[in-house]
Amino acid sequence: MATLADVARRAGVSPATASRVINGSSKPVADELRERVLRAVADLRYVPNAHAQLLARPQRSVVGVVVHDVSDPYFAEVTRGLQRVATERGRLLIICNSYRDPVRELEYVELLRGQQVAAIVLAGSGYHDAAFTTLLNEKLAAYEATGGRVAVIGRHDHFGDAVMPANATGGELIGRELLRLGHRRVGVVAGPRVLTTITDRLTGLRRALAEQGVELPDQRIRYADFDRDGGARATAELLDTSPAPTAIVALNDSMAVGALALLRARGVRVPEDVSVLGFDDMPIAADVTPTLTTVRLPLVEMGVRAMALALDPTSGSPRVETLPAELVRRDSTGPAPA
Amino acid sequence: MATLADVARRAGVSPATASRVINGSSKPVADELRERVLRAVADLRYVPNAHAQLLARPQRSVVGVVVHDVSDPYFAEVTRGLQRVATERGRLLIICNSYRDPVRELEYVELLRGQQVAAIVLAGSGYHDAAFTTLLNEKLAAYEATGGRVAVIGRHDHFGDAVMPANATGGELIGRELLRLGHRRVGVVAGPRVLTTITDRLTGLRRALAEQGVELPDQRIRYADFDRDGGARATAELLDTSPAPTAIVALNDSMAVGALALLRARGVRVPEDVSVLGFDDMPIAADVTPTLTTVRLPLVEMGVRAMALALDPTSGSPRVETLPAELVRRDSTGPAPA
DNA sequence: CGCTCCCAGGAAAGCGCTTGCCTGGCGCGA
DNA sequence: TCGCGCCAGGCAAGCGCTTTCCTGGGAGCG
Repeated sequence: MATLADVARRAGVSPATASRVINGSSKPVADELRERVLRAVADLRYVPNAHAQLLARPQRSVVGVVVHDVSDPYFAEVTRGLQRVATERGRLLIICNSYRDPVRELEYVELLRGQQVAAIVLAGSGYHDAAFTTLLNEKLAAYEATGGRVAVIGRHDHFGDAVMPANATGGELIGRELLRLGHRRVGVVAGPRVLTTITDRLTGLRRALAEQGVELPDQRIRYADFDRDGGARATAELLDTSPAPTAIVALNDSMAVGALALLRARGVRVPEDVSVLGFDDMPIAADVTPTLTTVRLPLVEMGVRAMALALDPTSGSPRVETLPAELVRRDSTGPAPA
Repeated sequence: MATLADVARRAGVSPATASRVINGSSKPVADELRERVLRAVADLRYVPNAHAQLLARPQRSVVGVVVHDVSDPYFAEVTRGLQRVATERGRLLIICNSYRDPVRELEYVELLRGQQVAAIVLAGSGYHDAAFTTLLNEKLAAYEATGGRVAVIGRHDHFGDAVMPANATGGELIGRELLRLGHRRVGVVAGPRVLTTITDRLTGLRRALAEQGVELPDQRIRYADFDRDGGARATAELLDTSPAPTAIVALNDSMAVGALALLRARGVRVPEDVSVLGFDDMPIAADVTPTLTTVRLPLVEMGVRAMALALDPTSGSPRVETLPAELVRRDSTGPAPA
């Protein structure tokens, strides 16, 4: 690897001059020397060692993002928003997947801290685990104490800046819609029990139903993996309870798609026999059959806001932005069968 | 930010000793000192400055990935494969989105080079642009000259290690299937013209059709954005040609989904009136209605192989692995209408 | 009791870069 | 002609860490 010294030698100047030319320093340099340095850079295919640069001039221009799983459409959308803002502001993004493993999440935070990133964005639900939360908060606090910025998306973990989707409200929207359609036996396909997002959505749903005296007994809630297959499996279990629910609420769209697939396989008509609702309004929701009634979350916008929070110098106390949820009615829901 | 020196001071030892304790160096250190250092680390919440470490002991443990767009399911799957292997081997992954912009791609390669990453993986089609290709190759060559490893997925750009999906073969599979079903008027929803992947798939398709004397005139090929909406738009155009095609081949599944949506909106029955085929076999392909006939590419496997290539010390000449394509018959295709 | 050997721990160099400070040479004015 | 000021360019320190090399002291042996 060519170093600055190599360039300087080849151009017949001092490293200081070479550095100034390369960085476009304000200090003037004679055209001829500049020319020579530039040529040397090109000849040697010199690329500055970012580590050395960052050591000498600690300026943080990289932003780290820790995500549950970018392959998940939910995070794909959020990440798109994060990227957009980061790019606009000339920041490089480092994306890390924790795969919903709190330990790995912690490790990544540590790692990003070591990389001296300008900001850390944590995207994705928090966990019901006090010990973990404490640990995470300590690490984040230590990082912020050194001037790093932290923003979280969709988790209560952290006391600092946050962007929160209205999960509970979304749950309520679903509950009201269900009541409006006359459903009183509701089955829930929930995601992993440990995620706070699940609890929030469930709480909202339960609250809305309770207003009309409809209960949500435990055996009608099935916890499953947050993906298509998990949704299918949980739905199968719900169908086998008796009396079977007339509506199935999946707490994200991937699981809802799984539910739809299973119902089709079993010859159950949607929405005539059973209504199905999702959550998130992922792009696929409009392309499955029947199209999926769901709660829209402004995913890209969440990413945009979070990155803005992370990049803008903090103006005052922790800022929490709550983004609205909105019911999107499509063809997978209908009146409860008589 | 606490530094090693701070830790050493607090523990009453030299930085050298502190460093040895922290890195678990083989050099023995008295238990008491070790103890003191560890406590100081904890008290100070010390995290080593990765840049300084990397400067002092240039060891490359990070792998950089430049991808067209992680939000695209195709790349989401590939990335999953990359991640898996990287994680197994204890490597951190830095994911960068070029958003199909060759210039940004170049910038990211440069940037990763500066970050002294152990390897760079380029995922995604190359471009029909000789100048760009030359530039890219130069940069990659310079990087490899310094001991970096490069692997590419699905592009002919580079002369080094590569994982190639059988794009042309996939095109042929589609062509043969079409002929088998009696289609002779075939419309193609192609992606961006500049991508080599598109050309490859098209070439295979054309070759297969030509074997039975079926032509693919230019006006039956529509270039569009590589996403759902692009697919819908291109399909609309194809429908308006006359005579309209009896089969529509979308060169990726996202566009195929768009095609399906548009056909439904126009009241065209699939597959009775028009057959639709996709490419890639993304997860959604089995969940749309009708389920999508497509060509399966082993996306995750491609990521796995590429990361293996990138991480394993090169054994001999450039290794190119071609992964097979496979036709997946589903409900969106049927015999050509009479 | 004195010597050597060995080992724990510290001093210091150096990784590649930036930048404050200094120097030497030039141009200008008196 | 001499002296001053100014500015381009170089010197060197220092960013935080690792690691080689060295030192001093204790243990073991004669």
